[in-house]
Formats: sequence, C-alpha cells, structure tokens
Amino acid sequence: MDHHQVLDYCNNMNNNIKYRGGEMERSLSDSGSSGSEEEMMGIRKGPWTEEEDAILANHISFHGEGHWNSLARSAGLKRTGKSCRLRWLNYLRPGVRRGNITLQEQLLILNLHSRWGNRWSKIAQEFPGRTDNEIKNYWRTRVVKQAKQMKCDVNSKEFRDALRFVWIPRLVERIQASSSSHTASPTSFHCYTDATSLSDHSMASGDNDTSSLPPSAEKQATASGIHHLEYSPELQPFEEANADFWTYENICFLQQQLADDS
DNA sequence: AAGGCCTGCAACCGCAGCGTT
DNA sequence: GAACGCTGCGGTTGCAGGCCT
Repeated sequence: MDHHQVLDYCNNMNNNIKYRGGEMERSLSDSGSSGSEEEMMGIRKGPWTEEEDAILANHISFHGEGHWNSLARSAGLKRTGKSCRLRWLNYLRPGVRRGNITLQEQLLILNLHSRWGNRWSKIAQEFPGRTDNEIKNYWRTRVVKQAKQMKCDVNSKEFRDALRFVWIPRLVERIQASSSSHTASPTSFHCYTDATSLSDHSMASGDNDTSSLPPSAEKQATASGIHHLEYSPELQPFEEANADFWTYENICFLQQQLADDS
C-alpha cells in the first residue's frame, strides 16, 4: 500500500466510520487518576478520532508496523504503543473484515473452540481478515449468552453436547439450504451430512425442542439431559453465506473435527 | 417523551513470553 | 542470569445506541 493508497484509504475510513458520541477526549488527567507517568505525558485513552486514525495509518504506510512505542512517539500520537497496535490490527489494517459473522464462520468458530478453547488468536488465524477480538466478542456475546439462557456453564458437557448435536447440525442445515438456493452443487454436502447422520428433515423450522433433531442426535441429546433447548434470534439467518469458503475440502475438514471430538 | 435496561463492540488492563543488554 | 523493554494474548470494562416500559 503506497502513500496515495493510504490517503485514499484514510478518506474512506473517515467517511465510513460510525463514531459513537463523536470525538471523546479522555486523557488520564481528565479521569481523575493521579501520579502516573502516563498522566504526566498526557496519554490519551478511549475511542480514537478520525485524525488519529489518519495519522497512524499514514505513519505506518511510510515506516511500517512494529516498534509500537517508538512509532507512537514519532507519529506524535498521544497514545501508548499497545493502543496503537490494537487500533491498527483490529480496525485500520487493510483487509480487516468487520460485520456479521457468516454461518460458515460461526460453524468454524464453534468447532475450533471445541478443539483449542479460548485461544482466540490461534482461532482467528483460520479466518482471514477477522481479528481475535471480533471472534472473542462473538463467542462471549452469542455463545456464552446461549449457555446462560440454557442455565449451564459454557464449558459443561451439557452445553458442549448442545453445540454438537443441536447448534452445529442446525448451522449445517442452514448452510445447506443457503448453498442449494445459491449454487447448483447440492452434492457438495453429501459426505458431511452422511457422516453426521443428519436426515433431510429441516431443523430450520424454529422448533424449540429436541424433537426437531435427527434421530441419532435426539437420542444423544436426551441422554445428556438436554430437554429444553432454546434458540436465540442469532440462530436466524445472517447475511448471505460465503460460498467460496464452503468448499469440499473445508466440509471434510469440519467433518473430521467433529469426528475427533466424539 | 423520558428514563431505565440491555446488547454489542471498541478499547483497556494485566500478565506471560521473548529478545536484548 | 538478572533486569529491562517490547509484543502479543486473553479477560474485562465502558459506553453508545437500541429496546422496553
């Protein structure tokens, strides 16, 4: 990205960013804390301004990433190096994707989390353009919320079974439905659905109990004590699925992950 | 209309690991 | 090998906007 591209990029950012509450000056000296070096230096905290974003992006375009503390100083930003790094990686960096998590991404998040736990940066590596922060937020705001609604711990066997036998199969069903309505390759999902014993009857009907499960899943869910599963609105369709991502290889990968979990 | 509550997300904080001196 | 600084990670918090009463 050369200098002119950065400037264009910054202009676009300025036009597109939706700021909450406008510019917010919140230096430490304003916050009432006292005596810290940061306060003496007038280090700013809180939301970034458009001007700061432009300065940071412009500076990185000339000098590159890294050495964040010295970068912050030389750019004239009254921010910590950590703050600059976070802002760049999570927001300003070219290629960052923001917005709705697709069905495929949801499925992969559930699966990778079951494998790696809260290792968000590692999980995020499987999602080009997504940040660990965004995936972490998704997990906490959607999945943890769902666990709370089910009155069980997110790491409990009960909830993990709910993910495996209810949530994930339902996501797969919806991906199938989305795929078949947008592409002419319904056989793409054949191996996955066969291997997970999913029947053809729809789980997208909004049923709230295990009667909507495939027979094998229903049996296992019942055996696990899951009787009153409820679905959140976020289980309703998100934006159009990313068909390019949903390749035969990815399907088989997920299938293998599911098999490894059992 | 207004006030309180809830939700989602950006950003901060503390800590651990690593490299350098 | 101790001290220091930097970086990256995961947990947590603060707040704007939406929703509800």
